[in-house]
Amino acid sequence: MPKRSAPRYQLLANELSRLILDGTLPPGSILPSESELSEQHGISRASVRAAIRELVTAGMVDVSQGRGAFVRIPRAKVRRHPTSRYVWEKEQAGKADSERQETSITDYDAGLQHDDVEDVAIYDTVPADVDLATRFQVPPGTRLLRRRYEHRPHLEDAPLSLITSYQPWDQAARNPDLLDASKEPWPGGTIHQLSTIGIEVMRFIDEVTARPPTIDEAGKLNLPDGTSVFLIRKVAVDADNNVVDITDAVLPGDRTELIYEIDLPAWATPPLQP
Amino acid sequence: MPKRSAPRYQLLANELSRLILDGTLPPGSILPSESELSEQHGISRASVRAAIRELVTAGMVDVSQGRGAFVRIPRAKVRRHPTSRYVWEKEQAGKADSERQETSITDYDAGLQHDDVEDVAIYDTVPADVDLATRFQVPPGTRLLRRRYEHRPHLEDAPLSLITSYQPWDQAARNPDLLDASKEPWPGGTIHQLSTIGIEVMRFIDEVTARPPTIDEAGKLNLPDGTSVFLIRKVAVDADNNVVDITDAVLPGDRTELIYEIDLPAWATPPLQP
DNA sequence: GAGTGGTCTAGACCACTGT
DNA sequence: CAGTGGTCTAGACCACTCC
Repeated sequence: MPKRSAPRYQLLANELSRLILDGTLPPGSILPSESELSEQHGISRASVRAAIRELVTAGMVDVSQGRGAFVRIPRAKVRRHPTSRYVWEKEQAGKADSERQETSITDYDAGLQHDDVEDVAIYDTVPADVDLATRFQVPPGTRLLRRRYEHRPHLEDAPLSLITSYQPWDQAARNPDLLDASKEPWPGGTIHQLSTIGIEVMRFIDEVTARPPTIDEAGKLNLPDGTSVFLIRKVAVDADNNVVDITDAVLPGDRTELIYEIDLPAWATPPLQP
Repeated sequence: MPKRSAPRYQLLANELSRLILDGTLPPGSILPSESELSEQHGISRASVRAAIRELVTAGMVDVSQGRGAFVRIPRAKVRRHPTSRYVWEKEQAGKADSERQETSITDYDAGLQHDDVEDVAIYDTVPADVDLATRFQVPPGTRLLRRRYEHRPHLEDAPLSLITSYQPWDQAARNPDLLDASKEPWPGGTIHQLSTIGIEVMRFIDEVTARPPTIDEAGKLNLPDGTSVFLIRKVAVDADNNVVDITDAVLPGDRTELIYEIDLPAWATPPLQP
């Protein structure tokens, strides 16, 4: 026997979804108002709203009070290349100041930090929680230097990333400039700044997860409903396998594409053609 | 002057959220029923439902018809190490069958494919769309071999990943076994299977994005509301920089952690201690 | 001021889960 | 069967946008 019919709001959501996907309602176009849909389909306004909520959650529609509901225009993705970016950043940091290119780290489009304008840098110290203490191999409660940034591509835009970086306070204190937001060694970047205290970063480990945004993050990153955030925990390791820096980056899920490149060692003997 | 008060459903959502975060409502515990909350707070049931929907979208609560609303128990994350996995897989694939370890690719916990049970393998051919055609550098419409899999950690569980892999049909046809799900060369894995047609994979490029799940994906991956999926496009490149395989993997955002390791070349001269 | 979406109510019936 | 969440209605008022 046939399935019981789907709920009315679901039927309407499906119908609108179809109209969007087949181009009848192109990106940027406005949906009929809630009262129109309610009349046309003979269902209550609450049901219409439930249908539209489905579409918002699915990322197909944006709604704006007093104006209407619009088919979402996909936002351009920012492509980030952590692999090549890290290699490039270390190369740059290794050069003497004199021969370092004019192009700052800011101009290299691929990385996680210093994309363009950086504002709201807050420095403070926090006691290590269990998680961070384990990573740094220090007792819980050890004093950590915490630095927070927001990065935005242009002055008017919403920030593209929220960055929080941690390192043991005792380590950072070997160069007092690292403790002061206004004296931070230029150019920025974990690798160069750690080099000022005699540390060479040999490896980064990026741990990538996704989760729904907190209220705060949704506001700051200007996230539409239904989108989630990337959380990248970037662990910097030195030649002795000590963790020397941990940086958490929160990125908007709908505007970010992460590209990792993995080179594989060549085989001693190439495979035979069949 | 003070802000206008937040809507009632928002106030209730905040209050419940606080109770969850401070442990008064521990993970797994049941929330008061909608009618109870409605009475206790003197608001309509619709407002209570709006409050609970907020919590569901934030990933804090799961609701189940006929039973109640429960504080969500965070699901264990599956850690995937594409970097080391790819290197290991190529190493294994390079060994002669005789010296290959008993441990199959299945047992290596880190990768994207062949985690455990693999079912629903569907093979077919599709014409290349513009995107895929560009990647493979073939004319749009060129015939591609498409292989689809679902992977699940145990027979009863929901699948952990939905995999779709593409390669030019002409390329795959050099080994007819690749065209037949029942004869697919063992062990699995892109690298080994491509080696049977004389191709050595030299590089993988992982392109990682996140988006809301389609209805289909939400069902198959058993995703709670509000969670999104990872989409990993894994591009395999040979020594001549030809793209030889493209694999799209859809992973549940709430149960996946991706770990990429980036080794950096050493500096010629180590940094000086200050 | 007209029209939009946002909040809210009171009440009804249905579908599912447990006992 | 009682109790839960899921769907739905009809109507009201508010807040915002745009003309």
